[in-house]
Amino acid sequence: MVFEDITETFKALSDPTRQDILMRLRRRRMTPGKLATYFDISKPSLSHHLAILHRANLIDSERVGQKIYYSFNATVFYEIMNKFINSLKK
Amino acid sequence: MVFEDITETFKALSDPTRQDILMRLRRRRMTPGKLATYFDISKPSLSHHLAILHRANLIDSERVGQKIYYSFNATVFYEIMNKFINSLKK
DNA sequence: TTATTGTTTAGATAGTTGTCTAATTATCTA
DNA sequence: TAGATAATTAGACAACTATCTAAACAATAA
Repeated sequence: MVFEDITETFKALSDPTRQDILMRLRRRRMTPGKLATYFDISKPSLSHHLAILHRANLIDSERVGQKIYYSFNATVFYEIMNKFINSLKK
Repeated sequence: MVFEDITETFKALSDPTRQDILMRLRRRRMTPGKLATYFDISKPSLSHHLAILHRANLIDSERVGQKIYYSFNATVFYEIMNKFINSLKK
């Protein structure tokens, strides 16, 4: 039994920087530029982390002009968590 | 904000082999020797995965003679999951 | 003690990941 | 179109991870 998307989700969640990004986005959407002010890493590194979170469907993105707003996707997060927890209960 | 133990938990969960190990252990405890019959990896590799799960407190171990029985620790699993989920809700 | 079974540790190696700088793409404004 | 701003992509590199074989450790039985 393999859980492709669950593995991707857990991998995305298993980095402190990405956990912190989710914390920052859990209340309000934010651009990479704004997010970068909270982290001591380069913008390309931050962009890399956002791409991983996005690929795992943990965040959504919306472009507004030059800016891209990222937001936490709680629905997908809970769906995947429940999927794994339920598979443990069976 | 950093979540040391949560990171260790997610890292432990982010490997398909380890997810599969937890599935195998969720109903009944099992020895590495027995577990090995279900996986196409060497026993040292399996032992390595068990050590990672054990360090993350996702499984418990009990030696009985020559054998060591590993079992899924659901309590710790749910505690850590809830800790992360609650920190997202705040 | 010696042999057997069960498991882990040691050491090596290929593949993956997080980071950086430099370059590129996308959008807006003058 | 040119210049400025926002963000990503490309390429390189060090650190980490999963895997293997061989060796070592632990417990039991002859």
